[in-house]
Amino acid sequence: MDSVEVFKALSNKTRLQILSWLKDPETHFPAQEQMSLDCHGVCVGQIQIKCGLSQSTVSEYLSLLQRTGLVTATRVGQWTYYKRNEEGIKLLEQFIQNEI
Amino acid sequence: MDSVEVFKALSNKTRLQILSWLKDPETHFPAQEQMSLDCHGVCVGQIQIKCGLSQSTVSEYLSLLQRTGLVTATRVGQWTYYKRNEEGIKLLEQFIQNEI
DNA sequence: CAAACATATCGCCTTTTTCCGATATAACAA
DNA sequence: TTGTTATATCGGAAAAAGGCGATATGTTTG
Repeated sequence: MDSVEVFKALSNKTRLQILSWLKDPETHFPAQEQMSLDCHGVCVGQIQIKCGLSQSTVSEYLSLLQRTGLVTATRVGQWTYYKRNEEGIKLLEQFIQNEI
Repeated sequence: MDSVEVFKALSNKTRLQILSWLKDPETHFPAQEQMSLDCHGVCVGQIQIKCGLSQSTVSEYLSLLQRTGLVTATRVGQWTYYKRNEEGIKLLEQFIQNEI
């Protein structure tokens, strides 16, 4: 885990919100079918609508969150579904408890 | 706690190192007398030497860490001693566990 | 095949961060 | 008082991040 990069990824209100929304996707993304929610996560378009930022910005935010290990991405057809990576988030918690 | 500002403060290798060094100041700052270490923390000059950055940069880093609640500062004579603020760090841990 | 759709990437400009040297402030010492 | 030491603050140049529109890539549908 590159801790500096992880903290940079978290240094942004929108990206923090995305992570928080993905804790409870059923509540925050009702427009999407339940099945894909549970299986793979939430697709970029739904997250973009909720953020209110441009498509390119949200796509870049999500790929940053993925590079830093905070979410995982699954491509299914023309959609990319993102969900929280609880293991990566646990690594962050451990880093803060042990190294900071 | 302004979580975005806290994560920005942690998005820097040197500032992370400072926090880590202050976990065990006796080991990392042997040049300083034990008494002030335990009482108030470590003074700016000692931290600056260990960082290898300019005096102004380190002073600004420390005041950023203080503004975000991660350390506390105590002025004693011509020295300012910095030490970890365990309460602020606990707030960060709780934020990560509850909000992220 | 072409058109439509979802996402990713590129180029660009603006804003913020990084880090420095110079200078200011404050405390101490002679 | 003057000089010295420790820290803080200011101003600026370079690098990075924020965020956009345009465009490219990949997938589905007709």
